[in-house]
Amino acid sequence: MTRTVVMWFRRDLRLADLPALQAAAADGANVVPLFVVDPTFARAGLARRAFMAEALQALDDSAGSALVYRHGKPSSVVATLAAEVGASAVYVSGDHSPYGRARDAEVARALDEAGTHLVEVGTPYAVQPGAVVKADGRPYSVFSPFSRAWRRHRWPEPGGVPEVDWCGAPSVPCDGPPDLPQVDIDFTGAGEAAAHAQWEAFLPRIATYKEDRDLPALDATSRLSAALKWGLVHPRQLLADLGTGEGDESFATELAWREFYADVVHHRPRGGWENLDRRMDAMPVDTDEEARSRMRRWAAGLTGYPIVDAGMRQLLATGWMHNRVRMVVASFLVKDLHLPWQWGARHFMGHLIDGDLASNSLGWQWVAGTGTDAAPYFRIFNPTTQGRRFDPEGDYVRRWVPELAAIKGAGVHEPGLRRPDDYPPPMVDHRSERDEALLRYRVVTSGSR
DNA sequence: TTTTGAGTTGTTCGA
DNA sequence: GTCGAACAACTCAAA
Repeated sequence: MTRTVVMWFRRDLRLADLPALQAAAADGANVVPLFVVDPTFARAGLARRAFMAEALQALDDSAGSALVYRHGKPSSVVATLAAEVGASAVYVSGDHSPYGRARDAEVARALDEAGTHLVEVGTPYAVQPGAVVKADGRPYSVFSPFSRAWRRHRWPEPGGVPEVDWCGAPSVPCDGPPDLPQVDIDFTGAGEAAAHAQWEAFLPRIATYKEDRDLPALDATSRLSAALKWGLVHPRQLLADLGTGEGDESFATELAWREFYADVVHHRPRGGWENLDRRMDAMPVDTDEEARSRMRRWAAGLTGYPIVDAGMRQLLATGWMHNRVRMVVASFLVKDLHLPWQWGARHFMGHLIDGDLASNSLGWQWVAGTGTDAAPYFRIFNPTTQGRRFDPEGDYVRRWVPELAAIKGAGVHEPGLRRPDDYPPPMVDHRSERDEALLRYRVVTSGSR
């Protein structure tokens, strides 16, 4: 009798270099590819769900259209399917998010009761979260030492595409694919092949990555954040392709950040929505109706600070924002508008195609000074200075804020300049809000009043 | 246990 | 215009 196993895809939507799939193929002659449309997806933004739906379509195409969709709560749906097809095991790649861990524990219990089991092989990270530890066995809380230890850690070479006997749709009953939300965004191919093509196109330009990655007007970043989020490519593949130039090193460091934040959330899952540094809970933030109105102006890209507005509009229009600009808009929300970083993080999660709890929340905590590093209270971005420095020609701003299209050069960043009637004046005065932020910070520093 | 050096991404001010 | 110092004090990591 032929053995059957289930390969349950979640956030590793690829066939190449997927240890869980290799293990599934080695274990059973027949592999049922499964994707569960979890009701909790409704909480994710439309853009991310649209990206996911496209990536799933690509996965289905490369798996001989055998992908089985089931809608419902994973703990019941997975066990039901496993029983239906008589699977001896359900293979998954690790999901280390707080929700993913709780879900998988529940699914594992349900499968055990049904006489089969959940087999977790591999993770979406080069090094499994929790595996990099200090000499005393405790986790790192500072990036640089983590990064050094992480680089010393070895990871396997990328694997290929295994020979798989797909056994799913149409002989196994299916629900439909997830709804494809109607969003007006061109993802330029949300799939495994497209991600590899994107990487191949980026690699020749990596030599200038170190400096140019900070200039949002250029297309100098890899743009692989969503591909990494959805596992269209594994970071160890990227690491294996890197050379030794300073651009390559710089890129590896960015991957290390992704691994570091996953590690932090692995050890401290509550850091997803709570201050890691609980002393910062005493920091006063505004949450009244007036604050909510400030929030809406920020979210809509109507702050009157061109680089901030450009970033917020790029996010709404494309589901992605350049990293440098993410820091600028985040600093503006926290330090100029005095709003809780969680509000900004929630907005990002609602719109980013690459939205990932660990990277997003801890990135916000870094800006807010509530995170893992010693937060220098003086790290307050000046949106005008940042604009001049990182968008020196003003091209990025003009691309996303058409009201300013007629203003030439770096002049677009100047708040004092006469502006068209349809573009708002600065909603706050950066200089005074900077002082206000410093004042509020002083409330939580020991020793001073 | 103690000590030492370091800590992604900044801004402002005054010489 | 350029440059270096100041902006606090603390915690972490490792010797």
